Amino acid sequence: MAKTAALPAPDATDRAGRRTGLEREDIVAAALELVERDGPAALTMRRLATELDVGTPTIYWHIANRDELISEVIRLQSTRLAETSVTGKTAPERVYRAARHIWTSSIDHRALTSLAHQTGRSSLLTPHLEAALVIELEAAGLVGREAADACRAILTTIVGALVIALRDVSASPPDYRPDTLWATSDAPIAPATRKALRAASDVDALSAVTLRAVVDHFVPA
Amino acid sequence: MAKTAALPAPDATDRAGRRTGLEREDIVAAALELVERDGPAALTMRRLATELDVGTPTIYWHIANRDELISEVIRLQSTRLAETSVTGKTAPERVYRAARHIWTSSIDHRALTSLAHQTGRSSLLTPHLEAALVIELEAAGLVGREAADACRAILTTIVGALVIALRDVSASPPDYRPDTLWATSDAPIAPATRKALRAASDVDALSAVTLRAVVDHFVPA
DNA sequence: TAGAGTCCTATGACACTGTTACAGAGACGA
DNA sequence: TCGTCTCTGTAACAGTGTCATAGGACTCTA
Repeated sequence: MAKTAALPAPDATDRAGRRTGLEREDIVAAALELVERDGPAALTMRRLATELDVGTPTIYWHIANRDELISEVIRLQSTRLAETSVTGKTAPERVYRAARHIWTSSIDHRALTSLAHQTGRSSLLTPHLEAALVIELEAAGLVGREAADACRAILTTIVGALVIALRDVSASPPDYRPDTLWATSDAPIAPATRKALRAASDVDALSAVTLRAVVDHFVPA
Repeated sequence: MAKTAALPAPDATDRAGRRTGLEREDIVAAALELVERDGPAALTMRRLATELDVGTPTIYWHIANRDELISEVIRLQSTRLAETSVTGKTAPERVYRAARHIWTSSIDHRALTSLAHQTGRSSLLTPHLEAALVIELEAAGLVGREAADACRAILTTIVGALVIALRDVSASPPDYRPDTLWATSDAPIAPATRKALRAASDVDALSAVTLRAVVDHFVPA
């Protein structure tokens, strides 16, 4: 009842006269909003249904699975991340900026990123940003497999840093946090090193440094 | 009934005369075996209970949560990975080998590794291997924060490659696989590059190359 | 040997999840 | 007006983590 405002153009048809409303897109958009607002665990079919003021079977009419819904949500987010404008003078610098852009936008939407990682769909999240990265790689002189390998290596680095940055420290019991883990370790390590390992790390800065190293290795100056 | 063979030493006591059996360890070991055999999704409290020929509340007597169980399982696995013997002549080479060892052992037990990643507990899986890595880093001349940063950067690279390697391609619908994704992309990319991006990548080799690059950047020759 | 206390276990339930069978409502073409 | 197609609600199924409760089995004490 709450959705009557969204009547489609009456002549829009799909196949066999089936009306193509924007229902499906509405569902996906609502799911995306739900995840961004309350986290990945909040994406429940019932909760999404109540959010839309609808019964659960209605969702299943438009979308086959929860898996498909998740894929669709991530894909919608990926299109919203599409717009990119890479700056930088030198070619390696532009590659770095393009890669860094993937990092920052993933961090900015951490709930979506977590959802993508938890469900093994990280590849769906950043295709457009990857394309921008590849374009810069080609501008830097890499073609074919060289460009592909560089792209994948850079993505690997970003994904790894994302996993580190987004993992829930409070999920593991206190005894198992890196802090106490290094404190109780009997490894023969210098006190200064142990102290540095126990301290919280600036994942953002470290990711930037690592990313720079990988870019410098794969992209010729 | 099936567990009567595992009676503890009768004098082993914990506190207030409470017998310290090896029940808890048995449960964790069974859970670990279950995950390695049938995958992370198979780790269900009921299924674990039937595996042990026991009711579910029995498990909850020994272990508070499913979360705690998972943490314990991963920790048990981490102790089994403890044994390391790093070879290599130069210091950077030894660092690389130590890092590479984390990768190979994680791949060898991919079910456990997936479980750790899905639940955000990747830090619990490799503390001993990290310690070995740090020792080699110190032997290479890095101390304090330099060693810690290098360790974290290397771990980032490994984790990223693991996520890429372990994600389930069949989970996403065919239209969303990287193959077709790059095929349908309208990005201005050279055909050779596009072809290389569509092809399946050798994650293992690429991980090795990236790892080498990161190690070379952080460890002085 | 009898009683008391502690450790451990099973029965059964609660709330929640994804998913679907089924019965309809409403709009459309004939 | 009839029939068909598109869509939706009610209610249920099987499965999940978790726990309240009652009781068995064992050890220690009197």
